[in-house]
Amino acid sequence: MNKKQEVDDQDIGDTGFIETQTLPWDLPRFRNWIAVARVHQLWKKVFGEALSSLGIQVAHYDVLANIFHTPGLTQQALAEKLLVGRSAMSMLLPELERRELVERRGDDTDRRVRRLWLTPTGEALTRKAMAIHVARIEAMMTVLSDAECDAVGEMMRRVAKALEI
Amino acid sequence: MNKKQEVDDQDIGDTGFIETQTLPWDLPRFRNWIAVARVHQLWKKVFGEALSSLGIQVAHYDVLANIFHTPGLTQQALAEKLLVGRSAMSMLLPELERRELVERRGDDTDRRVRRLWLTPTGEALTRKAMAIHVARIEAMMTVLSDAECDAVGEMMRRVAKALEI
DNA sequence: TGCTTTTTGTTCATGGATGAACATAATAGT
DNA sequence: ACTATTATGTTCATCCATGAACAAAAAGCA
Repeated sequence: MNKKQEVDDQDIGDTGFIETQTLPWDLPRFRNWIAVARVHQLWKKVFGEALSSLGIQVAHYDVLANIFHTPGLTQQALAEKLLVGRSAMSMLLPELERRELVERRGDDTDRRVRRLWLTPTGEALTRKAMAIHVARIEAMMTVLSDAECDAVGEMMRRVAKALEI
Repeated sequence: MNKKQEVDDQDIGDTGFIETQTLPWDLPRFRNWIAVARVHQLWKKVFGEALSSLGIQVAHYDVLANIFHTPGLTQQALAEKLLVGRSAMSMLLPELERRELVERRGDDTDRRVRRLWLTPTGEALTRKAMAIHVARIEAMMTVLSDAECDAVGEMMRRVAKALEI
């Protein structure tokens, strides 16, 4: 049964016209998901511009905030949290180390791993960035009531769980 | 400023609202937004892998699907839809043209613009990709009821509107 | 008309992310 | 103890996207 009943079968009328009623854009779940994707894309732009006042980029911030949240985590763990490859950390961290925002120290018992810590400078910068982050998110989400916001979060966590399988 | 106390400078004192540990991760709106961002990031990975069976990438698909949706649109209009710069289109489209998925034709009345059309091959590929797209989205969103899904979409459109200002 | 400004698309240097190949260290299997 | 497998991090070639500088065409304006 290779022949799934798909949109394209229904789309092509005998007239050759493109009938719009069953196109993806008219399926509710499709349209709703597009809205999610669009908000996230817009957010990345807005947040990136907001962060530029601190001289860092979103990728840097993600690293700093995660080290703040979990000091001493390994590069591997950080990469997993950020859903990127290990090599991305190998490329980013030397720069943050050079700017003396992050310190890498080898683990005593496992000499493969390098554990990550914020320097005082890095922590101060991270606090400022997090303040911007929180303020922007609060501003963006004011169009939702507390209950609505919680509902979105709960549903998205459910979807994420389904995706991770 | 060296204090390890985490709340002082980022916590807002103007409301007189004193929370003992108001780290970003504890603010509901922050956590809920993180869930949105995470789902989108996961989705991009999953969808990218699904599309690889067709030999195209998400960026290619976005272009193809938008030309499918709005045949004859200009590169500028396409870039705006995708929230990317015009140069991105100048880099991507020659490749799609070389693979004979997309055709660029100059506009008769305005010789600056190049309007975009799908070739028959491109349209066939786009239909297949859209089928994958729809199927994956439907699968992902099955953990939400129709009403929940609509609610998410409505709220995200509201947030997007707030962001675009 | 003639000049300036705006619009559309391209080029190029740059930066971030990728994944494969690699090196080193820890762990498992025998 | 010895080998094989797994885990962690780095390097490198490559790809995608960016933004500034550019060229060409259109539109505005005197």
